[in-house]
Amino acid sequence: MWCGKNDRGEYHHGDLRQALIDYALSRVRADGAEAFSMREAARAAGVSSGAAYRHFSEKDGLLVAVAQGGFQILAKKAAQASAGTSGAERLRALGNAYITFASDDPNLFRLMFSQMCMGAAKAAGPQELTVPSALSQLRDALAEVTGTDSAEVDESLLAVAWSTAHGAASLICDGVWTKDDTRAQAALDEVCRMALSKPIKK
Amino acid sequence: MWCGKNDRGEYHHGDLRQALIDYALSRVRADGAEAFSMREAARAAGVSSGAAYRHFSEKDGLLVAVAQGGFQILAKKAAQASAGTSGAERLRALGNAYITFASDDPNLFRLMFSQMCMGAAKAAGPQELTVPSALSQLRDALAEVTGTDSAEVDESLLAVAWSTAHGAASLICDGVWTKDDTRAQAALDEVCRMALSKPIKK
DNA sequence: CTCTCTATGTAAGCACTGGTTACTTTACGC
DNA sequence: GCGTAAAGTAACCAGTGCTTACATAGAGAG
Repeated sequence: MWCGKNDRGEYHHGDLRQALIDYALSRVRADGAEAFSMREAARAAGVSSGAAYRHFSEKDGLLVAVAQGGFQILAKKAAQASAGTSGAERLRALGNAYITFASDDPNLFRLMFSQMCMGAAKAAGPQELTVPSALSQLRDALAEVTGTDSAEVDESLLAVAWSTAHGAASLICDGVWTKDDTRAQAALDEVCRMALSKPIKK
Repeated sequence: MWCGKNDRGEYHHGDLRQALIDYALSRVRADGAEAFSMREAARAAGVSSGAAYRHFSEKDGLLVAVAQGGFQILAKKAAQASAGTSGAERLRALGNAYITFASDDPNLFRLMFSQMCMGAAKAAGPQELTVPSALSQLRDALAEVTGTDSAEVDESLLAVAWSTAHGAASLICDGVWTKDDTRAQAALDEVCRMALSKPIKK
C-alpha cells in the first residue's frame, strides 16, 4: 500500500479494501450475503460506490474475501476446541466446533460453502485447499483414534465423519434442526463409536 | 379457478399461477433461484409484471411453491429407487437417491433447503412436515434393517443416516466433492454397516 | 523541486430489479 | 342485465450491480 494513510476527510481512505471486507463480514453475519449492497459497503466506508469496484471487480469478489476469512475463523475455533484433548474426545470436540460454528454463524457458514465461493476457491488452486486446516485437523484426530498415520487414514471413515458433521451443520444452519437439537450430538456420538471400532493398524 | 380459460391473446391467462411456477422451476434448475426475476417470469407467461404479484405477493412466495414441488420430486425418486429392494440394499438405494437428486439438480436442492424455504415451511406447520416423505421412507428402511417398529427406530441411527446423506449431498451440490466422488458412496457404506451392526430388537 | 505516472477516488449514468398503486377488463351469480 | 370481485395493465419508486469519463494525490525519477 503505497498510497496515503489518512482517514479524516482526506481524499484517500487509507485501507479501503480491508474496511470493505470488515463491513461486509459484519453484514453477512448479521443478515446474510444477499442483504447488503456494494453501494452500502462503500457508503459505510465513507466513499463513493465506484471506489469499491477499484478493489473488488465485482460483489462476488468481496464475498469470496469474506468467506476466506470465515475459513480462518473456523480453523482457529476447531484448534481451540480440540486443544488439550485426545482420542474420541478430540474427535467430538472437532465435530462440535464445526457444528457450533455453523449454528452460531449460519449466514457466514452458508456463504463459505456456497457454490460461488467453492467455485472461486477451486479456480484458484487444488481442491482441498479450500477447507484445508479444519479438514486436516479431522484427519489427524482420526489417525490418532485408529492408531495409524495421518496419510493413511481410512478414507471411508474420513468421509462419514466429514459428511456427518457437515450434514448436521447444514441442517441446523438452514433451520431444519434446531440449534441444540440432540440429534446433532447423537450423530457425532455414532461416528465416534464407529471410529473406535475400526481395527487399529500399526 | 372461476376465471376464463382462454390463452390466445385473451385478457385473462387461464392458469397464470401454474405457468409462473413451471417457468420458475425450469429457471431455478437451470441457473438457480437468484438468476431469474419476477418480471422475467411474467414476461415468459406473456403478462405484465404486476399480474404475477396478484398470485405471489413476493418473489419468495413463488420460490417456496417451487421448493414444495421439489420435495415431491425427491420423495417420488426415493420411492422409485427403493422399490423392490429390502434390507441394507434399500438403505443404500434411499441414500443414493438423495445424493443423486442433489447432484443432478443442485440449484433446486439448494433452494429446497434454503433458510427461507425451511422457515416458510416451519411457519406453515409442524416441523418435520417439510421433508416428510423422504424422511419417513428412511425411517422405515432403518426399522426394517434393525428389525424394529418404525415408531421405535433408534433416533441416533436416524440422525447419522440423515446427516450423512445430507452432508454428502450438500458437499457435492456445492462443488466441494465432485459428482461421482467415491467418498459419497464410502460414507453411505459406513452408515449401512453401522445400521446392520445395531442389535436387532424384537 | 518540479513533473510525470499510476493507484485511488468521484459523479453520473445504464439497464435492471422487487414491489406498489391507480385504473381497466372480464366472468360469474343473482 | 348488472354489480362485484378476481385478474390483468401501465406507470412509478427506490434501490441495485456495474461502467465510463474525469479529478486528485503520492512516490520516484530527473
